[in-house]
Amino acid sequence: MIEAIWARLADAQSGQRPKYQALRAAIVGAISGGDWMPGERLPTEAELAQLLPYSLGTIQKAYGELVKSGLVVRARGRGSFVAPVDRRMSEPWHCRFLADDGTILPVYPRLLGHEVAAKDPRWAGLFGPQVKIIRIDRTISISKEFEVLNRFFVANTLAKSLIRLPRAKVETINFRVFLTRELGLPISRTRQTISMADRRTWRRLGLRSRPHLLLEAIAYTPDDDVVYFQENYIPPNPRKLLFESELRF
Amino acid sequence: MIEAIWARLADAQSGQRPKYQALRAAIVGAISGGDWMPGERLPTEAELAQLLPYSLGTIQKAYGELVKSGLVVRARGRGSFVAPVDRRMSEPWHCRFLADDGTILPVYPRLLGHEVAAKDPRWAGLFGPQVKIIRIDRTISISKEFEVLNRFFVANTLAKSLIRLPRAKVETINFRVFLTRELGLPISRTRQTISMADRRTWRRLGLRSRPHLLLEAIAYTPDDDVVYFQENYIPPNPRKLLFESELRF
DNA sequence: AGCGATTTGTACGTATGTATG
DNA sequence: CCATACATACGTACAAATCGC
Repeated sequence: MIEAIWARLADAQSGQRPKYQALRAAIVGAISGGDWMPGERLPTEAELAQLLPYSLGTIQKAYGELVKSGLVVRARGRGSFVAPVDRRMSEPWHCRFLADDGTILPVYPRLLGHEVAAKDPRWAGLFGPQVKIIRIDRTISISKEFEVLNRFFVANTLAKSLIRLPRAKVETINFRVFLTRELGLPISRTRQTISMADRRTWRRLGLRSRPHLLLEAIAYTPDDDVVYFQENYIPPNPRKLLFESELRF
Repeated sequence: MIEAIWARLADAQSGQRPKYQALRAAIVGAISGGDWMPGERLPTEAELAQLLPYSLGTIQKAYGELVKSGLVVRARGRGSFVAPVDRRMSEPWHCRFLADDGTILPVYPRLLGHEVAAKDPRWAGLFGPQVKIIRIDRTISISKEFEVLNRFFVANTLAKSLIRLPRAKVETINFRVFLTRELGLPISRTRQTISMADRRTWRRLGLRSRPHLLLEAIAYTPDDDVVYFQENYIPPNPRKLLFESELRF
């Protein structure tokens, strides 16, 4: 239970920051790392205060922030729990379409391949200078109704661990979850834009039906480094594309 | 200086809630009521702790929340200040378009009018049965480049306080901010969808240019009650529509 | 239904660190 | 170097909700 914290805490505390922030980071790590699963009960304040060299107030502050960010839910007399998934924010699909009844349509990804991304002035701005960028292409069939073309751009170093995976896995994997869970790369913020893909682009990409929407997404670490960039070309379709955002009070 | 708080505080405290929340509400009131202007210096922690029957910790907690919500900025050794307007939180426009340089394009809203919304089976599901829904129509010119038609649906009771405002204010106001700040209606979650507006709809609404996008947004309280629902009809345009998810850490 | 143990929520008071002026 | 003021941290106390007996 509590062991999951120790190593992460030492790690988090090393970088000279307030105790409550280190503790918060350690708990986030334990949750996103899978040590503590959704619904699972977390240590009580008193437990932590006893087992860690932190006071009650410090622990409360850490827990308090986790509650506000939605990762933890607490109740008097019951305890603190990892928030169940459906109470959490945008589970990581950038591209979620709704059925008529409001449920999320199933997606069927298919891997097309990967290659070194063409030079683009945008890369320097996003990833920094002289970072080699790999592009991974997939098509994602939305409930077999229509297909979204997904182009995923990521630094060479990260791409390697993705590409090494067995094909079946690369096909279906959610990159964002993989990067968080496996590589310990937390993503704290995403920025998404929607626009009309311009004519030349969808011709160049060989897209069939006419005016495609372009959904771009950039994922950032807490330090505002870019983890990945992706483009989704969405053909005309009758479905609703979902975005959720959770705010501060 | 401090007088601005007193009356508001008594008011806020009446409703039996924690002191730190009452204090926060009172400060928000003083700011949005114009008593304390952007950039102005706020009382120090020690001052408040002396003048009010609150302890330092309580005051710190209230200030802390205001900082997180972006309404107040603080600096060691200097003091606490009402956040200058441009430093304030990503003002929660649902409809924000980006210029080529990544800045947000200015919006110019114009009020069209309001009326009782037509019956719609959706209302019962959203707002509950037998709630009278008012529709407020506005057009929002995006940087004078194109116009978005905004239809804002809200319960009769809330609509009243909106409609009572002077016209100039209703035109430019951000409803979401107003509901939060003035009516103390916290919005903790929004759900947005994008789809292609169907042909019949944009004909019915008298929209000129062809295939409009429909951006729908639902805002929820922390208890998952619906505060408002809105539709935005977006004509074809070359701009990027921005979504940000400010997440966990 | 009552009672006590547990656990979070709020509040207080104090102490020390650190950036500003 | 000193006073100011925010930032972090500790320890304590009590209220309020929950759960098991």
